[in-house]
Amino acid sequence: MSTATQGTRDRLLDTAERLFAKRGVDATSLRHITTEADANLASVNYHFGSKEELFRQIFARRIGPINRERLDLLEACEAQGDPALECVLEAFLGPTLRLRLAPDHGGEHFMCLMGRLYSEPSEWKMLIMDEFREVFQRFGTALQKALPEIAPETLTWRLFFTIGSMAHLMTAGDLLKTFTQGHCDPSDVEGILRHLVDFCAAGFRTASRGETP
Amino acid sequence: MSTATQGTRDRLLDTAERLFAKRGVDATSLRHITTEADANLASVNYHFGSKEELFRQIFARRIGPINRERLDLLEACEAQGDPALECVLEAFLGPTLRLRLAPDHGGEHFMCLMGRLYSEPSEWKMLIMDEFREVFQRFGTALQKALPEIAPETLTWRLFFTIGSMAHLMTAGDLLKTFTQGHCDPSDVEGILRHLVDFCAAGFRTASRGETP
DNA sequence: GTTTAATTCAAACATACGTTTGAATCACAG
DNA sequence: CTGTGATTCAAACGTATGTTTGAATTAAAC
Repeated sequence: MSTATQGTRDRLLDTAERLFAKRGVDATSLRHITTEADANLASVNYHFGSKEELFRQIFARRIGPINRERLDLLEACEAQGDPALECVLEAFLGPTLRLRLAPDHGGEHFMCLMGRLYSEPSEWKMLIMDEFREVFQRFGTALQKALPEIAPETLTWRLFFTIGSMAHLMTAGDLLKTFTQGHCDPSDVEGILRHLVDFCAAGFRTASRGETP
Repeated sequence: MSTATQGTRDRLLDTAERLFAKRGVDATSLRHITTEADANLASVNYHFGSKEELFRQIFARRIGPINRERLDLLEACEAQGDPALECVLEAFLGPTLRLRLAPDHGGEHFMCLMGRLYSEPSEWKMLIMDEFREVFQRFGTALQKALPEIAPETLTWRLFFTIGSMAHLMTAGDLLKTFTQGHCDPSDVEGILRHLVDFCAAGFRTASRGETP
């Protein structure tokens, strides 16, 4: 594989990632991608075979490192003996929210694309759902250990709500800036992460009406 | 307008609502809708003029009553003197989550469609965003009154997280059932509502690291 | 300089889309 | 029964999609 090939291939990946995030996978055509990437229409099928495979590879190059970082941070939490709830939540939420801090690598677009995917019941979602199963399970047990008095079912619901808050932040975060006339700035990642971890940690710790008779 | 017209018109609305929710607006074709509704392809353009207008009317017939119910419940909260946080949150979250309880009226499909729309950056979202502005603002001030010690910016973020949890529940709730082998049942609306209100209320009440120096 | 493989390119492929049209059908008032 | 307006229908419209093709171009190996 020559460097020239790498050039167009990566340019296609970056451009498609950005457009998929901005307008949706179905609504983004190969012509739109190739035009914006200064490539020929046929180049997508030459380098990837199909649009679906292009989509799959966009995820493949990002999701692995993110989930690995999550699990590494979780292990770091558990290694220090006292696995504080905030530490676990930050290990789960941080790696995705911090994608925004690497705009030159297109991380922000991928973040938006990933958040959007949570609400895609189409086939696109199923293509990558398996990648999250291990992370979901590992963090579930970690949270159970940190909060032994909370019923497992309640814990699952709360992790689900946490994921929802995160996903909404990834997809609609920019909307909030215009809604509040700039008072809430979604690009202040560490500030948001504090807000989100505070909110979710309190939600996790509270006693539950849910299952107590 | 004869009853025969009403028949196809409503059948198109119901079918389109269901398919938009299941597969997305862009991915659902008029041919798919009309075939499933036992109607002619041209009937959509006859009754609605365009696909966009069909989409707009699907929302028009649902969103008004829901937001009115939200505001009515909020007024009921405030009328009883002590506007408890849980009461306000339930006024906000209940009307949408309870859509699932009226499956014969297609409410569940609309719920999924609405939740999905939060993450749609396409033009479709903008068509209906104005409908939420009043509700967003009214509940913002109500929450501020219930929690005067919380900074307005923090409050906005927490309402944003609450909306995210709700939206995720609306779109991906069914997924959780398979993920947990049925332990978490998204059709138990009142149970979920308790879980969600508990989680968010605790998140709202907690002290914030966010803005304190 | 020639050969060989990798890449680009313009053009066409078949299919699907939303929309329009004009005739056919229906419901019903006169 | 006749006539009128509302609705349905099959067919076509123009445009856009993902994909394929085969020749042109590039880049490196011999």
